[in-house]
Amino acid sequence: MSWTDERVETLKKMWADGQSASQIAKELGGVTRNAVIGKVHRLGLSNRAGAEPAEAAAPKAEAPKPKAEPKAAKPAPAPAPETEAPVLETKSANPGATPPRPKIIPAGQPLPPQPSANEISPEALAKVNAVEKKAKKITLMELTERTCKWPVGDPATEDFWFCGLPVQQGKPYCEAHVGVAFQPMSSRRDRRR
DNA sequence: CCCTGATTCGC
DNA sequence: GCGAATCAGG
Repeated sequence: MSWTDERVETLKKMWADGQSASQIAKELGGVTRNAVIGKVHRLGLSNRAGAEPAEAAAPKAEAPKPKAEPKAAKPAPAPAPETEAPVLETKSANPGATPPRPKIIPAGQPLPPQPSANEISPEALAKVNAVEKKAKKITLMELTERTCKWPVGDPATEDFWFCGLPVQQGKPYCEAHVGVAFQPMSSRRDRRR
């Protein structure tokens, strides 16, 4: 592969967009992130000062600021720390998942979107509880595309961490958490009348 | 361990 | 010019 005009453009665009070298390399294909970085430097745009505070417009994970949380302190698992990583699917929320039952609810906030105590298979829940014990308990900064992003605890307290176990290919969570996060859309209660 | 970008240097 | 190897850092 060579740096055709087109490829260079994609590179420029993505780089300016804050994409990481590896992501760009993946997108382009046929090159490694080293190649991308090398090219970036040769093009003289190493410093993403092109237009943005570099730091503010592209960082990886820096989303859930535990601080000011106007809404609920511990809503349903709304992890996906990726501020805007286009590669990751931040879309799919968790249709009804009530992971760890928070024992504490910070302020007198009305109960968070307690997504209906869905009929999540008791087994799945049990599995989650079991998993929480051996979770890696990683921090926000330690999340990657292959670490379970299931949040545990209250973001407003020190007792907050992410599962961190190996994710299930493609999914943002580990097997156990995928189990409670993505319900088949009905746990047999589709009695439509 | 995973990942990031930066640099070097033989090709 | 290119990019693997390596470095420095989170």
